[in-house]
Amino acid sequence: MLPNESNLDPRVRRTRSLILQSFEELLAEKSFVSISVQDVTDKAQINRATFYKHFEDKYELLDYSISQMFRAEIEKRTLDACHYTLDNLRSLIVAVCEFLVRLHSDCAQPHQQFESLVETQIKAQIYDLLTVWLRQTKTRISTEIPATVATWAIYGLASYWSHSTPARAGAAREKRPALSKFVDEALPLIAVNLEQFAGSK
Amino acid sequence: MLPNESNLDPRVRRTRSLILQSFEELLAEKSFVSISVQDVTDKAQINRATFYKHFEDKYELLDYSISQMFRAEIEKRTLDACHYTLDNLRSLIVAVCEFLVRLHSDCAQPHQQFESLVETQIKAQIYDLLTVWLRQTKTRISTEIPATVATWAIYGLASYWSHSTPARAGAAREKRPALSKFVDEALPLIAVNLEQFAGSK
DNA sequence: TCTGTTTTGTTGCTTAAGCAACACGGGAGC
DNA sequence: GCTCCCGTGTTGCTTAAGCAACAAAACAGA
Repeated sequence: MLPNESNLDPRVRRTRSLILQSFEELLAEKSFVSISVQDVTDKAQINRATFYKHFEDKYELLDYSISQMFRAEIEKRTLDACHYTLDNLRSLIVAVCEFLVRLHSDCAQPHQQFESLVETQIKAQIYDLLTVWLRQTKTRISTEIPATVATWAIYGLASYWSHSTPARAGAAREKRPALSKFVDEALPLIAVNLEQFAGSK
Repeated sequence: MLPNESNLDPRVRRTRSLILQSFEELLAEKSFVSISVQDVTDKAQINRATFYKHFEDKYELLDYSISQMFRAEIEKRTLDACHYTLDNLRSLIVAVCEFLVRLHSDCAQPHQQFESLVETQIKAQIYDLLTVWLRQTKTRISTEIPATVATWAIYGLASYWSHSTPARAGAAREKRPALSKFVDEALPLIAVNLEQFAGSK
């Protein structure tokens, strides 16, 4: 989205990272709705006007922040710049699950608005990644439909799993199932629509 | 020396602190003589030209850095903005001793040049502080001579004490004497020339 | 000694950040 | 209704930081 980080004026890199850092620290303290642009710029020790030279408003900041964090998660597992395999698909699902869990534990009180903004960003990233993977295969099959299905399914699973710790009140506290078992079970349901893209394997 | 930190352009505060921080980190790695301005600006991620807008050269940076650190030590013990008493004098001596010990443990290899630059700065600060203390008493006695004597004596003691851990080779490793005992012993020799300024006590 | 390399200060011009002030809108409380 | 307050975007002008290029000095090694 924004020009690729490096080859960028050092001042820009610095203030962006100051904004990002302050914002993420604030998210750990209070809900997204209650965070004002002033809060962010105060903590970052930059001028409020400077903020608006980088972001439209706090919503765009949230989008950017979530994207960056998720992208880091993906790069950490070197899932960017690789291709479609069952193992990589599995890693992707695990990544989304762990990302959401971390997000929920790091952020003070996620409201539905916050959740839905996050969802939009993450799904876009998953979709892009899957598209890159599927396009690398020489097949001329259209990727839109399978990628869409897989994207929604993956996010849905991860969301379900990441929320399944505090069970509904009254009932016995149902522990979140172990991630690996959960993914083992779910993986085939996702892979079935993508197998036509499986390459050499 | 420099305008008092606050009420200052945020950009200036930021780059100064970046420079300071990088410099102190570098001092922990290599000797002062081997640190170049480029090293500092690289680590601080600022432009080299910007450095020269704040400091003449690395020597002025060292002066400033040492002053800041020592001033922090003084303010931590609230020795600024107080007056002359035996207790405060004792605290001052302890402060200088502990400061030098910390400096020696934090810095990679102190050369004699480094040491002498440090000495100049610290003594200037001690002298200024003592002068403020002594001037607060209503006496019209001149402060220059007593303050000078006390300054040199205090620094000399602290330097001696802070270097007395690794004893000369061959001899039994003489442990650095406990600071409080050392100061107890030395304090009267310093105080004797300042007692005429003692106030109500 | 000559030579290439590195570091040092310095300069003019470009660009980003700071600042103060403004109009706007949405509550909160009377 | 009415203020008062607070957060939001936006603007023109000021100031600091970035950059590339330069000459001069320091230095290391044939």
